[in-house]
Amino acid sequence: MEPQQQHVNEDSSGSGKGSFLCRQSSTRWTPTTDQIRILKDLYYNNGVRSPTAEQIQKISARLRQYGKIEGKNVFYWFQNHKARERQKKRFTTTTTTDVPMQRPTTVSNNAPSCWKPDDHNSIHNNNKYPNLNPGYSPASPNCSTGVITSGQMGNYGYGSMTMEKSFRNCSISCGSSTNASEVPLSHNFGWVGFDPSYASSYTVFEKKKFIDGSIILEE
Amino acid sequence: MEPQQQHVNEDSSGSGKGSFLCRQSSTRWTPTTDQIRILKDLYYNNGVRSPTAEQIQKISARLRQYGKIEGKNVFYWFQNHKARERQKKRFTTTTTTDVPMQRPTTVSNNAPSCWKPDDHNSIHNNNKYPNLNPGYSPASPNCSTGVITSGQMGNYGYGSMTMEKSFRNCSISCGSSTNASEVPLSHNFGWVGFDPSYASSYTVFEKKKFIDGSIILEE
DNA sequence: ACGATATGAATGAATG
DNA sequence: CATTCATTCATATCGT
Repeated sequence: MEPQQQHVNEDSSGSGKGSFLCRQSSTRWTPTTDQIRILKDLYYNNGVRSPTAEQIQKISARLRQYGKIEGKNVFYWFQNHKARERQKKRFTTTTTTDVPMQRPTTVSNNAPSCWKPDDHNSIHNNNKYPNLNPGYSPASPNCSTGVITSGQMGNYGYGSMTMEKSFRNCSISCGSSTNASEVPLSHNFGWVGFDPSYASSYTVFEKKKFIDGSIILEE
Repeated sequence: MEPQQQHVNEDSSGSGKGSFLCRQSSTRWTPTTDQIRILKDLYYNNGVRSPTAEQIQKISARLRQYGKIEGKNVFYWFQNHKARERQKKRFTTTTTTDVPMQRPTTVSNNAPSCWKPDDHNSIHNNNKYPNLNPGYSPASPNCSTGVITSGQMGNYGYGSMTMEKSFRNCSISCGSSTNASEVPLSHNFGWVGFDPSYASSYTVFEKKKFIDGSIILEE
């Protein structure tokens, strides 16, 4: 995950490469380092695991300034990141029996030496990106609550240090992006407040529609 | 196909490379000949293609006595071995003396005109053979699903690498296809993939569509 | 020494 | 959420 990435990406406008064939137009999204940094920050420091449609919208909007990106990219990223983290565990730990395991609040020692020896956040706790970071909560009054939101303070021992940061820079998840003229039941369910990983009941609704950022749950 | 180098790794690059500190092990795993032998045995003689987590644990545990190895190594090994075997075979179809077209990108491409040098999402619907069955499990070539053979199956007897690939074209025309057309070529936006009804015992609610960053799940 | 090839590792994208 | 597939990157190894 780390030692790689040296793609000729970086977008940054046409890149005027001229008439070089260089059809890098791989249909696949290649995240920039900045994008990855932010995504990991959200994942580890803010506990974002399975962002809702709104969150995805916001996140992708924010990441867009660092390169081309779509909502689905964000969606898949979180999905993959989470899945692989779990898979990694599955290969190294016995899934059989036992494990009443209730939210290991601090697994620092449990770091599976297998798999990725280092991995986790290369994100530096020091806000690399200024909080007045444009594009993100530029004017939105949301986030005022400060409570709710996604804390997942439990964290898994990943970032663990700067937790307070989540409260001042949060904003994802605070719904009500514009006006209340939308969806009943916007944000909610799932990940709010608790670590979703071990939340007993996943899956939840089978019918839901995300339309342009709004959510409509039925049944 | 695989001259299989005899690299003596028991002593792990006995050459005085040593430029890196003790972390020499941090380099990628180099399977010993014994490990490879066992892995291939599992692959070809036991039909193991995509071992489950438990299997991976067992396998890696067994191989550990022949050299350092981790679960992920086993995982990747099967992943890669399977993928490469398939890939290699993909350009070998029809035997004959055809020329290995370089980077065919796709065979189908039923677009009447030459492809556009640009745009066109061309979401790889490409040769993604329908593969109704994830590798193993000798399912019937037709789409009638059902039938899942019994659990794990021991092996299918094919002890040689060249084989299988029998069910690669079972088009999805279950039930009377309304139109003669099959596999609609790419769409304009998004990559809304749809499989024609195709009743499945699996309530497929997870059909996602990402349109302009938003997500739409539909039944 | 290189260039080619084989293959370990990583990850985006899907599917079930 | 688990699994799988396709691609791509990185590097060990072999051939000339």
